Amino acid sequence: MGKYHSRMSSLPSPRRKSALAPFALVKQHLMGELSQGLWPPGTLMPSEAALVAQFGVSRMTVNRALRELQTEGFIDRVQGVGTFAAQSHRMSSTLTVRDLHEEIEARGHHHHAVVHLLREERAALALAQQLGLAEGASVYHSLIVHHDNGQPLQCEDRYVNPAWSPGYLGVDFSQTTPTQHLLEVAPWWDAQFTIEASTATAQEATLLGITAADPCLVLVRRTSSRGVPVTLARLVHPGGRYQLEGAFSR
Amino acid sequence: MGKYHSRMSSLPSPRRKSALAPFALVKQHLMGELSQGLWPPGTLMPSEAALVAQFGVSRMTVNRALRELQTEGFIDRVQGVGTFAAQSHRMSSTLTVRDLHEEIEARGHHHHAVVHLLREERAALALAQQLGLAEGASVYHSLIVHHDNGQPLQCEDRYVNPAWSPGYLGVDFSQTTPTQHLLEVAPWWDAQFTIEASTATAQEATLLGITAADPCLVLVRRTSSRGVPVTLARLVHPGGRYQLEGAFSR
DNA sequence: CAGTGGTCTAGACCACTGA
DNA sequence: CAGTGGTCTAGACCACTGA
Repeated sequence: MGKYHSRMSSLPSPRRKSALAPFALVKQHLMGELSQGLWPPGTLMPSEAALVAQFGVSRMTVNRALRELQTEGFIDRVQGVGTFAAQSHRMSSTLTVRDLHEEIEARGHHHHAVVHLLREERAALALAQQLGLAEGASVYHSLIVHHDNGQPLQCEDRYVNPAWSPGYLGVDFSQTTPTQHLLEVAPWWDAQFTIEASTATAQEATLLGITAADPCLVLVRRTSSRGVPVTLARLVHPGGRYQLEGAFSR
Repeated sequence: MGKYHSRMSSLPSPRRKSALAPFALVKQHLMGELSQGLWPPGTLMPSEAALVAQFGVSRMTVNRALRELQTEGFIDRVQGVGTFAAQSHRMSSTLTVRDLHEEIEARGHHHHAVVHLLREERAALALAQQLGLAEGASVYHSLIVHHDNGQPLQCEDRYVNPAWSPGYLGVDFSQTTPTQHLLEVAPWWDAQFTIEASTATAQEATLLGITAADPCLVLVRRTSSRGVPVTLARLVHPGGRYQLEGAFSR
């Protein structure tokens, strides 16, 4: 025990340069066992104490390995009960969602936005529910088309909870994006989104310069901050002009 | 110092039930400063030692807060140099990618798969490069349509590196899915993918029972295991029948 | 060389669970 | 009550960076 604790250790045995750190070894070992089916989904796995004994490392080290496996979705942990192999081969991937302005500029292209609508409206029931407002309450509505080197890339139809951004209607969205603006007023986002292939509405098609039959990538995203709904956005991208990219490793 | 270390502490001051843990407080504090623009992208942020002094917590606690912020993409850390505010408002989201069989069964629906093609082929140059093979090398090719309650949901066109699964051609894919099979032979995945809205090829449209003009959600995914390419898949879903869902919080 | 982050240890207190 | 995970502390050794 205690390879790091050289005061007591007779063999200092310094960690080799490229060797994995102990927490990573524990993690790798458990991943191996999980992927070999040694712990079928739902199975009770060894406790932290057991792993401490098995690997001869401290509990903090085991704990880090387990916490990371939990974050990565491989195991479920319940205080007072134990550690369980996660259900199924669920994998979560990282999908990069960047502010469109930044994304376009990062490609060395020119971004410009055309504001087609920016006004106060009364929320219909469905919308009010999504934004946690009363039916008929005031909401801000913007409709903006983003261009990449002059070509329409995204039609952004957005409703905003006025409580989060009282000044929303006064922002010049040809200079900044709603995403950027809202990130400033509402820190900490939570969002749920869906992605599907669909077609644009007649209006969207016109704004994007496509036909109503052309396939589009449609992303609908509802965003909250500290549990309070901030905004609901429908982002329509002409198919072929826009791809979402991502990666996962597991 | 040391609210937890009650041996020395005059005021035990137990953590309130619902209060955030110290590491979470540090994290929250830094997130607040970041979102308020106190640390513009690229700025050198306080060192661990400085935060230890500022918050009166141990270094491990500060370290955990910073490590999580790093994992979440808010900061970049460089050993020997320091901690920096991350560039841009990049956000990464969790996109759940489950095995289609499990996903369909989880909805209480019936899944069945029709194998339209399962054979060995010679890899053309582009494909060979993607799979790390020589041009003309042997690859396994499968074309399978997955049905949800009898309705075609996904056309799975897949190439597999034979080195990973010599028995691929012998697997009964009406009973298991390629994803499931490959997960067993190739643990630890790495994948890159793109998602776009497009149309199906003529053959895909026929297999899916749609027209070549109907919008489809097309996911192209290249998977590696321990750095070695395993498989390349093109997954075509009729628009409207399939949505990707996800969430992120930041 | 001083400063930084990466990691570990040994021990501790706590909340929670289920017998 | 014993067992489990959640978290913290104080101190340590190390690799790495840049002056």
